[in-house]
Amino acid sequence: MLYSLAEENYLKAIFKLSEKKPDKVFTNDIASLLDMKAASVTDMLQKLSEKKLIRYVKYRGVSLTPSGKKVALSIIRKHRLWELFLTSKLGFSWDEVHDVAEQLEHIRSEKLVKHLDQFLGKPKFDPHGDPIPDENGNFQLQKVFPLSDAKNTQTITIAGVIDHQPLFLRYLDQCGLSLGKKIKVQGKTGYDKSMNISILHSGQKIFISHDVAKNILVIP
Amino acid sequence: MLYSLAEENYLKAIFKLSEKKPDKVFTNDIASLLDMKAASVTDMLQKLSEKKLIRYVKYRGVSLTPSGKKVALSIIRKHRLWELFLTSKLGFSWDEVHDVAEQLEHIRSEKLVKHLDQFLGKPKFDPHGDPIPDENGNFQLQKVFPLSDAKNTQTITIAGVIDHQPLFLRYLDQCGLSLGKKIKVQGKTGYDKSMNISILHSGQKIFISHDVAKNILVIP
DNA sequence: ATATTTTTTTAGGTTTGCCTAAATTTTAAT
DNA sequence: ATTAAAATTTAGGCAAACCTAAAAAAATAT
Repeated sequence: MLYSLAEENYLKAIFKLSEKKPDKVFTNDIASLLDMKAASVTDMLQKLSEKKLIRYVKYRGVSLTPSGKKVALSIIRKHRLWELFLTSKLGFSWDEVHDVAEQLEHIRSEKLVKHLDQFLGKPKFDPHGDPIPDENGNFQLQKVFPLSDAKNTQTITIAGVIDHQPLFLRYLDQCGLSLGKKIKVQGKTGYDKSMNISILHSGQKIFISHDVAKNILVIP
Repeated sequence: MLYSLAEENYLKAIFKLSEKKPDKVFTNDIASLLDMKAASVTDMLQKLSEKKLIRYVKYRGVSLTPSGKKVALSIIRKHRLWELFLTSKLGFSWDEVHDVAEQLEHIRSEKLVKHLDQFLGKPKFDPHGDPIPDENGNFQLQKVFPLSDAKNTQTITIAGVIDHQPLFLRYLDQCGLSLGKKIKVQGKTGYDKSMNISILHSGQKIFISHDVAKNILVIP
């Protein structure tokens, strides 16, 4: 079963949307994520439905079938492996990898994926802290929570981000915040929920807004 | 200037054909190389001609313009870098890399190519001994000749292949013949031009047909 | 409960890149 | 120099994946 680039992108989009709202995914959500018109999405939904990759009821949204989910996960696996390759082997920074990985994820070669996985040491997480599905589509979920929910004086480790925009990631770089950094909450403002935190290794103290804290994922 | 996958493949095909016969390239040659119908080729030639990537005169064949050549060389550069990546980093053998590289060569990212090139140590030749063009499209031609032209008792080094078919490459592997191996011509048959050669390092003696010898490139 | 708004689908159109069949041009053979 | 053969182009079609505009269905507001 080989699927077109467009089909793969739709399946990936549906998967990502159903991660947030686990119920049904709607035409407009897909259209805005893929930056296309709703009418085009309807076209494709009908096609994917015929191929049994999604369950589709007119006007009622869609969900992935097991085979649709399998395709989506294999694309996501490839995307995240390539992102890690780009950062760990080629020296890309985490804000530069997305667009290239978006292309590389569609390269068709089981052997390539297997060997790339081995070359990278069968990694479990990508440069943004997102889990990399294994060849069967299984992945580890870390028990992360947003930094904004951390208690005062709590010590935690940065484990991921919610927002993946280059602008946000570069801002974190500037602040000295990156994956794996241990930080301690030094104070939270009641009014605007902004926080003072310190980076344990460097001792650096920084101030971050609630908006930023909400987009940083941490583990205890 | 971004070109479609199809356009890139046509330009590469025209480049490859004009390497053999440096004059004009004809519609049917392109069609058979790309496994398409002549009518389809004509369509595309007209499009490429409008974009000034080729010089095209109806019924008279085509040749690449400087900008067409530049595109072709950048695709070939990427193809060969990826082939080397696959063999040297991921453990592919030289008969397995072509199809994957055929996909990877279309990934668009100057940064990726630059970093891949560096990662591989700015290599000059791919796993088949073919030269890798640099960022400006320049490449070193080795002064190779077919093994079939080697004189009796001559000692030479394997530097490339003409035929790139997996079947041929796997046959060479079986014979213990690979890039960089030094060999000595031990005898040539007058009748069918087959040869006896020995591999210097291992001392192994093997017999190869003229057909095979013609497709192995060597340097003194 | 009906009217309005929003969402989704349908209908019909476009471009890209391929195809077949027929027409044309060039090349080769007598 | 014709004629036959081969190569190429033209004309018309098709599928994929998008689009706009209009119609239909569902959700929301009064």
